[in-house]
Amino acid sequence: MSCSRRMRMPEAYKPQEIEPKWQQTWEADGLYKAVIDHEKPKFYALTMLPYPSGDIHIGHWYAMAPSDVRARFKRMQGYNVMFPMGFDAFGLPAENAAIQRRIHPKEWTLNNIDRERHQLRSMGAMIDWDREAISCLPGYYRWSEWFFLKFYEMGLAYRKKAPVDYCPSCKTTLAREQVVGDERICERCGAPVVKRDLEQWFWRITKYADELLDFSKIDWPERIRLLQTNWIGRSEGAEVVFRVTPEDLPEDADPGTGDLLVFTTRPDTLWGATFMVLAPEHPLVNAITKPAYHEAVHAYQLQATRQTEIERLSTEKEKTGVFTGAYAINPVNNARIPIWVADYVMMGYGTGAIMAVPAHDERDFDFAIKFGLPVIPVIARPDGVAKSLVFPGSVPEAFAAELEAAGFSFYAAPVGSAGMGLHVTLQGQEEIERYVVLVGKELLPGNWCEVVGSGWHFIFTDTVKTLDSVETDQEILARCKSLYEPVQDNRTTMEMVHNLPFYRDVLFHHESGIMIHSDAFSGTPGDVARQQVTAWLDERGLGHAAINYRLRDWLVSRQRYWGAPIPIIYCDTCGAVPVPYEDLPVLLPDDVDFMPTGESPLKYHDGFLNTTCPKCGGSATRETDTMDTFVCSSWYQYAYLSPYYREGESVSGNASPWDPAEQAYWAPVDTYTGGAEHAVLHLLYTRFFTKALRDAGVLHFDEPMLQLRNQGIILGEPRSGDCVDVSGTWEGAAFRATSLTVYSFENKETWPPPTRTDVRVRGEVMDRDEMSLKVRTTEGGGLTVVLVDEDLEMEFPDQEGTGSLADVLYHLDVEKMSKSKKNVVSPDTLVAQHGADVVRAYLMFGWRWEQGGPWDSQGIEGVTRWLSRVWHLILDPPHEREAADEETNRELDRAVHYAIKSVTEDLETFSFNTAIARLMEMTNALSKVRGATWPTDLWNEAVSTLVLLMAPITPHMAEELWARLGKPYSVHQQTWPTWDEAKLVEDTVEIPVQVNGKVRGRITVAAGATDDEIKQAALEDENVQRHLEGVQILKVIVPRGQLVSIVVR
RNA sequence: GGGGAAGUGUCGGAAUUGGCAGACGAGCAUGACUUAGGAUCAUGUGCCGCGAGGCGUGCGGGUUCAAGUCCCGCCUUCCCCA
Repeated sequence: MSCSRRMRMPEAYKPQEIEPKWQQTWEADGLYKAVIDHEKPKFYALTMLPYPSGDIHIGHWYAMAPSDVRARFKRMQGYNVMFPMGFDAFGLPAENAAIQRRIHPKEWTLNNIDRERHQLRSMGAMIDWDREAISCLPGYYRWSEWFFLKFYEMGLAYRKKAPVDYCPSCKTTLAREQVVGDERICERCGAPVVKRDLEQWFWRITKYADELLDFSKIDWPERIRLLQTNWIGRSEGAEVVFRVTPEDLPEDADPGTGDLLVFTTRPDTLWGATFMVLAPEHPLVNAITKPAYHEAVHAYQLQATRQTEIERLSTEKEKTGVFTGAYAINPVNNARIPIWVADYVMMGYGTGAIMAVPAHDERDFDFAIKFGLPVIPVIARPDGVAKSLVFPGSVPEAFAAELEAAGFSFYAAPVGSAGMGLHVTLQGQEEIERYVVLVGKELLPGNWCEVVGSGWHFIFTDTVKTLDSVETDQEILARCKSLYEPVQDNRTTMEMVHNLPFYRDVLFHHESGIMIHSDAFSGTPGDVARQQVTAWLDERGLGHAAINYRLRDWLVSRQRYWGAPIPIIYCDTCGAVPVPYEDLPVLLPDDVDFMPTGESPLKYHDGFLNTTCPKCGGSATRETDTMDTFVCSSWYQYAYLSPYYREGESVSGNASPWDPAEQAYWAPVDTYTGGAEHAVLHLLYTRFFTKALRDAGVLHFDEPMLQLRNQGIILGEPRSGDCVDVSGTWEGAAFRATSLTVYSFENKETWPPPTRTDVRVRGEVMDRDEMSLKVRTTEGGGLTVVLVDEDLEMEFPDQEGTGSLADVLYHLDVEKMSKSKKNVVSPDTLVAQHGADVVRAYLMFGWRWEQGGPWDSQGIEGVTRWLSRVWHLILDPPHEREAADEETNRELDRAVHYAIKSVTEDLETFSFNTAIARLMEMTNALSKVRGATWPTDLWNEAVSTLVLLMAPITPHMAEELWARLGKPYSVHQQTWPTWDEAKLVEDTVEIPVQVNGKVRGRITVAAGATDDEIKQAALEDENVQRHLEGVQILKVIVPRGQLVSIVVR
């Protein structure tokens, strides 16, 4: 290579130089300021605001960078885009840090925000920082308080004493949505949650339950809609009143005391309600329990409080319960039915009292069998199946032959030690009736035979009884007892037949079906049964149609300091009095002493606590509970419209909480992105908030965010553990270290081989705790526990020096990132190494965005190479020139327009990974034709198109290249390129030819070729012909000119 | 137990919605350039087979000229609810 050609070394891509430069320029120019412009359509792009925990991690980037890309894309498409950012700054971690490290929560929070704001800026996002809103500042939370007052005024906020979820570790109550999983643990800290009876503030989100079920106005992921729908848990049914029999009530009881309100989704099963069950917490339990039962009931109530909800509700669990001694009247048939207390009924669902229909509810059935309560079937089995066991010796020998001749299906098998019995399975009413007649004729004296599942007939020698009421239950049982000694101990007919395993699968069902044994309703088909019974109940004043929701009102009180104060004052004479709007904000005092217990210091802050009643002027105290932080994040999308609006001014209850002009232009949010983990928390609350504020006249639309998309989670990268080489002695099964050397997982090739001898153990560290390591000492598995004394000095040859046990890295599979596992990926490090543009592009390229997955530290190199290739492709002249031809030009054109089309469509649909893939393809296509087309107009056009398409993704590099191409600042103010369909059409196309579904050849035809021409070419193909020899062509198909399919025989 | 989502090379992942399975990238292999390579460039890379060819999208059936995609039945994983 000659010296002259080496004169100018190609300049390398150096993001570390380019990126800060442009960030400063954009900042100085206010390039991303969102200003109302009625000439342009608006686009409000929003990504979930971070909690300022101290570090922006790769998960934040994964969520925000693609959102930023899409916001930029929309901007280039001609929208006036607002992309704001703020911080969800109240919350427990700040307060815990205050307690542990003696830093004020405000200081801790604001320091973190400073740091995180800086980290976020390094992303180069188009965030309009002028609109930043921080929820813990008075200018912000004064409006959170204002909303509280508004909701109070509207009757949406109320205070009541109720059993609420309480986290003993966080020392505060929680909303039901914050209690997660089967174990009922605290969403924040993972401690098991307990129930406490406390006076708390609630917001009436249930008033909006039906409207929250309507997603017709929003484009939200199916998954979120499903989760919210399930959470709201609407069920239709009826409310029915069961009266406690008057003699079971105390003499001084007020009228109506004994009315037990029951919600049921199955009013059609009312006739089968043979007992009632109250939740142990039900307020009426104590009043109705008969003196003789008091002790047992009380003991049971105590025991129930110690169990978790999931234990109580499990269908697996052995049922427990106690009888109260009292009875109620079933309103449909005036049957006197016993009232029990059992923990499988919860106070939180429905009314805390159920009518038990053991024949058609699994839990009720188990309970009835266990406690000997009657089970009366009232809904026919939809499958019509019945079973009958003909007992040994109850019929003549010839009966089996008779059954056979009559076409019944049965088999003979031993019944215990009693001999061979006939196990008959019947299907349908006609067959059952025939069977009953047949058995009735043949039954020997002193026997009976039953048909269960359908029919429920008990055939005796003199009569046939049907199990259709509590009375017949006892009558049948008494007859059976007199005939057969072993059933003496059975308490109900159902218990008796339940003892025969043959019957088990047909005794109970929960499907809808024709009503039976239900007086005038018998015969009512299942599809209309519920409505008809409900209407009948309504007519007679026994009940009415009702809807029940699983959703509970939102508990907003928190017994902590670091939150927005609840603006309520308690006065001995006036009660709970709202702080006047004009007096807001109720300021959180700064000079507080934090209790090591976590108890709210507001309770002991005289200046905050003591005040005067706004109504009577007397001395009064403030509410010391603060609001759930989800209150602040329920309206932050509106806070960005005009942050800290009218701060310092006194405003009335009629004020607008934000600039009306800003709201009219920007709201609601057009595209919202964030994690799916908030499906029934933030995402449900913010919808409620918007609807409530609409009803308050503050907003004029129904939904806060029109489109929602969720990103997945980036998990930790699996990694090998370090290798340790330990000398020491055996202590039983464990090995005590006397000296220990650690070889880094990064230099696996230098590791010594695994060993396990009397004095030495060596291998990869698979796990670690405070005092020991688990070491893999054989290739296959074989873990050895190595005990390490606290003061043992360890050598780390790979990092020169010594360290402690905590510095030893252990084997990690794919897990969530966490500091303690040392598998956290820091965007700061990545940006320093590769540049922000590379990190942004990699996060888009490496995963399906909505799915996420484990981090891959190797893959990022591919993106680095790509950007570097783009850089040199555009800035360096080609080494070799080639002659251009028309075909090359068309190929280039096609590549450009194909890229425009697919990148546009992919960004629109959040398919970020394929958008990048198409850009890489475009880059490859450009390098292929560079020698021939550089530097023609066509080439220049192609190159600037590439820069424009990359501008949202790699904003810094695009700006730099744009400038170096001599184009006017800024690339981000340019118009998004459009494609020409005509240019996508190829001159010739390659078409595969299939013979019987297998590709046997490829033909090249002109783009516009007719189907006949394509067929012709296909049949002429050499390889295809080889496969057509000696066979008969049945047909030839050319679908859409895409391929040829030849069917032969 | 009910509901939902998913299952594709060594890995991340594509596949115009029924039309060439494996785009794009990582990794690996070979070669070139190099004092050197964890740089760069080029080529190859689903599996079996020397080959023609065969087999391949969790498993088993089905529909179709054609199935990763549609239908039926299973298995596994994750999430939500009970």
